[in-house]
Amino acid sequence: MDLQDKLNQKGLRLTKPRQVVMTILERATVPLSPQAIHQHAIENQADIGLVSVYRTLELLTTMGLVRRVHGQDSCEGYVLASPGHHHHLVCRTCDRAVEFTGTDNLIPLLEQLQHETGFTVDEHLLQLYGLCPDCQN
Amino acid sequence: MDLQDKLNQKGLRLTKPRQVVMTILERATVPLSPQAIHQHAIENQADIGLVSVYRTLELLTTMGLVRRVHGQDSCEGYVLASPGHHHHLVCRTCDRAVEFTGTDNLIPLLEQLQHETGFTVDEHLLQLYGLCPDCQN
DNA sequence: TCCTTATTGAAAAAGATTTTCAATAAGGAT
DNA sequence: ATCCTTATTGAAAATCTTTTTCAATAAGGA
Repeated sequence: MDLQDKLNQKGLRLTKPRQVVMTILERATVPLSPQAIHQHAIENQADIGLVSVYRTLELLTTMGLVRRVHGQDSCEGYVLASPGHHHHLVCRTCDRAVEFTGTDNLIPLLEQLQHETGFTVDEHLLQLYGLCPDCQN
Repeated sequence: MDLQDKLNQKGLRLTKPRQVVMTILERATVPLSPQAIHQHAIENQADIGLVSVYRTLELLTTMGLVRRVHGQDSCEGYVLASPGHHHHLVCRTCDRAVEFTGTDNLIPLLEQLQHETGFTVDEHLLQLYGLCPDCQN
């Protein structure tokens, strides 16, 4: 099911800004801020408003197609979400990001914590930072 | 070594805003935004400026005494940090946060990723979300 | 108590995000 | 193909949030 269908199914419409933002995120290799996405759009002769970028990101995020990525201090930007549960490994130098899944390793930690704290744990945010092969020199 | 000494050691001074922010964070049970901290200060008859709250949070963060906590979508606020590397488990309903250490569980995952991606990994951000005992009903 | 200078608070500047609203255009119905 | 309804857009304004600037203040060593 493509974006068109996913939107129509909810009574929403596939519009130029939505197509453009989606395409930019599909091609991106690093997390992009709303401003950066807007910039990319303009450079690609797609004349969409910054406001629509914000609105589209919010929509795509609630639809689970896009995910927000955080840094330790700042909020970095948005990346395309591949299906299922996953996380990002971001290069500190060039901001390139790769996605990974498979956090079975965390399960013992989660169980131990639930036991110790009495909290139930149902979601987690895991992001790794390092250097990509190109930036290691 | 108390805050006074830690600051003086670096040629910095213990001032009213710094004391106040520190005290508020020491008493807090949930992550607080700069605005929230400022509000608390005013309610406690401590007349400090919002600007100083920002400056103090930045200072305390670089000193490792305070840590920034993130939500999935927004950047939530600041909490007191215990020394060393650790993470947070945040209640989705009441925002209460508990700290935990012990991320040995992550090491196999990190090693596997370094191998698969060619990235080196040297930092990570891990936050868990769930429900605290009180909010489970 | 004095002196140096780190720090403060208020205002202004700079940025980021949200709201408002008339004009536009998606896409189901005809 | 064409209409019609209404979701969506873009621009401007409003609203926050965060950072800078700078003269006045006050920490804390001498």
